[in-house]
Amino acid sequence: MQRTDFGGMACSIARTLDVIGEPWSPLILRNIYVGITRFDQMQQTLGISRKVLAERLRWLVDHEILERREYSTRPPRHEYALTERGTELCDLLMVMVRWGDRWLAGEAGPPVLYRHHACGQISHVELNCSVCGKPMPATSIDVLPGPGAAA
Amino acid sequence: MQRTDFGGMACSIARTLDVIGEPWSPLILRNIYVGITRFDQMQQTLGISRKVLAERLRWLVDHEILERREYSTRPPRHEYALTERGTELCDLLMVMVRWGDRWLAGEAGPPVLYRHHACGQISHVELNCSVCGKPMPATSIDVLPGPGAAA
DNA sequence: ATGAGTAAGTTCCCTTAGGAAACTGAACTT
DNA sequence: AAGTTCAGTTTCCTAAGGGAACTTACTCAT
Repeated sequence: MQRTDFGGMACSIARTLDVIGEPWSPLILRNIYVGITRFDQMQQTLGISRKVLAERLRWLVDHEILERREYSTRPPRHEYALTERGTELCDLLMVMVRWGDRWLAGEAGPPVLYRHHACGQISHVELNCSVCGKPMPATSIDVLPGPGAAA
Repeated sequence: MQRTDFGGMACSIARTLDVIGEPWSPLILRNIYVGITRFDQMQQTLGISRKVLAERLRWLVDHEILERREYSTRPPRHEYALTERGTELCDLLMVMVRWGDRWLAGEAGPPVLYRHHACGQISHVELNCSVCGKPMPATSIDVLPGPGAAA
């Protein structure tokens, strides 16, 4: 398919997509987040082809989203764990969940609920400004060129 | 490629990916968000193939993320605009930007900056709990089965 | 009125990526 | 010795992406 390279674009969305934009990658991340960390487990629960799963895992490890660690030497067995970068990527999953729950869950309601440790309540994420703390949807923003803008 | 259907999974992440998970879709959304709303404009700025662009636009219109509207009857000319669903999807882009700025921007710094209308400051999004308002990263959450969970 | 230009797609061909299923290797189990 | 498990790899086939040319419908300058 000779897919276009997003990584070289002067756009943080494109660069982020370059890392986790491939089909399946976010679902692999979600699986590891919920404790499904081994190859066969992931293959079975997702229904992904083993070839593609192996490719994606290698890519995510190479990009320091995941860490491949040996949990048994004899026989040699490996599992995957989130790095710091990978853990922060899970925030993106939370926002996907929120949108999917809101617009695609339908009559049945959301498939999973999220309980916040700090308050113990079932809730969801909201986007706030890092400076003033008020709501910060995409519509409340002006976009300006930054230091890393293309020439 | 006979790609696996994500839309039927009992997972809001998979369902959201079904809608905007295809390669290019988030970048198309971003373009419309920043005012690049016409076919040829998008094709040129993204470097996407015209075929794929046409497919993606049709898909996004069918899924009520975008609206195709005629801005000239003679000659017939169309542009694309965000629906309410589409506008809320842009929140996802904000979170991608945040992650990309933080982990992939490097020495040059972020390519674009975001000024929040409410406070006028350059800032970025943070995830907070909709109930208590405190920070709500993926690590501060317990996942529970919800009403729409699979049998 | 003729020819050039523009917007928004389509169509065609070629390459490459994804899916399915079988195969591999190294150890453990009975 | 045979079967099982885990973690992949290999092979074959089909479908999706890229590039470029083509189409349609109109406007504008000459």
